[in-house]
Amino acid sequence: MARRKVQEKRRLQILKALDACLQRKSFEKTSIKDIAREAGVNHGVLHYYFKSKEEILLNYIDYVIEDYRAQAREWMGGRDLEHSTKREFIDEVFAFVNNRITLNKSLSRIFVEIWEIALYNPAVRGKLREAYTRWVEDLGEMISRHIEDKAFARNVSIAMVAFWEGMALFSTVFPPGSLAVGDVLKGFQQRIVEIL
Amino acid sequence: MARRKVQEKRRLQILKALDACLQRKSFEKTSIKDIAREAGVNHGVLHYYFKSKEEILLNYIDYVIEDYRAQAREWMGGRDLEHSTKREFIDEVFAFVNNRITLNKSLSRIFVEIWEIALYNPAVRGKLREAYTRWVEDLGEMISRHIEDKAFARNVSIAMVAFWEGMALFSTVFPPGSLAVGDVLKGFQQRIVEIL
Amino acid sequence: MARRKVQEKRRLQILKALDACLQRKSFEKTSIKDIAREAGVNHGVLHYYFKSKEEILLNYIDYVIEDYRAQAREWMGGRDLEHSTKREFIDEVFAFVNNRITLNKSLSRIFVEIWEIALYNPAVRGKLREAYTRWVEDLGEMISRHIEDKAFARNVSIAMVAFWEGMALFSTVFPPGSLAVGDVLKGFQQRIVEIL
Amino acid sequence: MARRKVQEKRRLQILKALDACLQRKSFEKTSIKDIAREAGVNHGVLHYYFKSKEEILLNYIDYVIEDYRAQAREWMGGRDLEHSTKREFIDEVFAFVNNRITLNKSLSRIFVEIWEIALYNPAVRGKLREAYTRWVEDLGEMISRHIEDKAFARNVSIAMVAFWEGMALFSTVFPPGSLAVGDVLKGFQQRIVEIL
DNA sequence: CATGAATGAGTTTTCATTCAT
DNA sequence: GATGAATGAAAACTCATTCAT
Repeated sequence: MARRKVQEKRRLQILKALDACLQRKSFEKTSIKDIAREAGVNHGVLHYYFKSKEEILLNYIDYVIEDYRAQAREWMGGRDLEHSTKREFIDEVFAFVNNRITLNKSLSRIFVEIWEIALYNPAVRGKLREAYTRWVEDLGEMISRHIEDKAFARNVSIAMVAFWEGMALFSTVFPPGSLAVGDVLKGFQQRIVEIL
Repeated sequence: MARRKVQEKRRLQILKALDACLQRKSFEKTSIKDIAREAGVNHGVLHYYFKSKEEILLNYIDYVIEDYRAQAREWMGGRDLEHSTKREFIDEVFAFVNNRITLNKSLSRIFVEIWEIALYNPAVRGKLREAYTRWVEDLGEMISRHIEDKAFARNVSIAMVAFWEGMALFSTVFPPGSLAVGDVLKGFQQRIVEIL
Repeated sequence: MARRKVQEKRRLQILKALDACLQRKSFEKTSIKDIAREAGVNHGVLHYYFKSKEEILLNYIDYVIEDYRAQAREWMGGRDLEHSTKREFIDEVFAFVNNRITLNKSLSRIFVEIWEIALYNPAVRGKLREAYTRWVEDLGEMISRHIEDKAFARNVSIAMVAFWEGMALFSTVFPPGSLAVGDVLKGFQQRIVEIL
Repeated sequence: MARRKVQEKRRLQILKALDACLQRKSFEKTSIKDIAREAGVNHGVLHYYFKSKEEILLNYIDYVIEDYRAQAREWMGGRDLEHSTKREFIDEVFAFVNNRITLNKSLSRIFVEIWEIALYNPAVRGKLREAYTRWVEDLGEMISRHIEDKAFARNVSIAMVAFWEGMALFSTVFPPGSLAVGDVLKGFQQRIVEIL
């Protein structure tokens, strides 16, 4: 039991170290020793807990996705979505996505990194596909409460996620303030209100 | 004179070889020798024509961007945008972007790759920034012909490009047909018609 | 503890391997793999113990200089310089320098190599400057015991070292016996006796 | 005839370019293209005039040695050594050697470079041996005019050259002024006056 | 004679991974 | 479990040399 806990703690420590490393270098250029140094452990340990560098990455991706899903659950847990008006609901969703995801530059960077890896790595691609599918589904479900047409709700979800990811992308390339990101996001939000 | 031609031909040959390589491996994992093999030349040649691997990449990015801008110019040259109705104009723009860019899976892959490199490479980031700025501006200008509010036109342009890029991203992760991409694109187009 | 010992042993093993290599090839033409082969270790080891080829060289130079200074200390430790006559003292100094330094062909070769590297490498130049400064100072101090004029003692030291180094140089270029090196050295020694 | 002249001119141009290059980089690190660039010619030309990089070096060494011998001849041609007193003669010799050789830092650098190459290259070593032999002989001959003992004259010559070369060496390693080079040289000259 | 494109051997360096202690 | 020494494959890059034009 205690063993288990130590193991889990160590693994998390390593995954968080990778997270920090990815803010500086690509996964490819990040060495096992870089991660070990960041985690403050001996590099041999990484091979004890994970059988290869790719294994670390795969676990890291699960960790990142699970982490932001937990944030979403937590955020939703604190609201009474059942009794909110359509307008209140949309405002809440946008507030969360804008602040925690689209405008979270460091998260955006990590996702760009993961997308790129997914291009050539089927396992990573699978994880990404699943994460986006769930995101679209969850969002679709929420939207469905305020709309009749289920297929339309799904399509709107897809469009919303695509737009948000596109904006997130811009945030990694343009310096803050150089694009009227806030206005565009607000305009988009307004449009979604009208549509739903 | 002939020398000049050989130079240009070889350089293009190398850039096209990199293009082919990037459909299989990341730039980081693509070695100079891989590119040389693909181009059917000795690896030393690559160092003769470009002073470093990064130099090849930078030239490649210019080549890719210039290539699709040329396609856009060519496409526009064939239409009479001046006398088209707003509806016709929108249809044309979408037809081009959807087919040549957003749904061009191999182009999308390359851009995901470039985005990732841009995360850590300022020169690449600069090129990307410029390319997207020009795209947004060109689109904004076209939209401005059918709309009063210039700032709004610009914001719509940004949103459109963000959405398209988000959809392009999905196309690299989801197998064709698994997301109702066509429907979503059509719905988005419809919405833009209403807005403008 | 044992670890520490292995580290030091390996480092020394590598420096001695470089020493052997330099009897055959210039430092520039000696590859990391050559040194590894000579040391009987994998070439990766050299990068484990030293961060670059230059680092190996710098450590090697320290090692060589320290080595012959240790020899000088050892040699001096065995004599009673305090109670020797001027003549005895000069004879002892010359006996040491002639045999261990000036006529030590393999040491002379190494120093020619180091001089050349110093031409273009400031770090090496600094080490050389320090070594010669200390040699001149140590010698000057010894001479000072038998002479009044301190500035003169220093100048004589400089001249002596210059002469010895010039002779050492000849020993690397001329086959033994082709120059009356012994006689010249003896004549010089005689002259120094007269001067002091 | 004209052909011959153009050829000679080109060869000299290349050798002078190498001379310039050697003030910046070692021969080993100087590439054929570096020399060509410095000479302002195409690098292919170097292989037309010299069959290899080593061939350039060998010719360069001849050129350098011949050049300073010519200077010596020219300098001697301008004096009436026959009718000078011993003192005048010594002053003249020292004036020439000190200024043109020992304290000529760029010449000293080149000689250090050549010594080092001679360590591993028998052809270069042979050239150097010959040059020093001739220098010692010429000097010995001049000294012989003022001294009886021929063997002694030769030994003094060797010692003088060794000392000068040692001082030249110091000039490449110590910044000008940090060693009392002038004083030492003057003291040495004084001593030689006394000896002869 | 001159040019510059092409070759290929060789260099330093990095790094995931293994394994004895 | 933890450590760090060792391995060896592979990378980018350099460069003397060759040779067709």
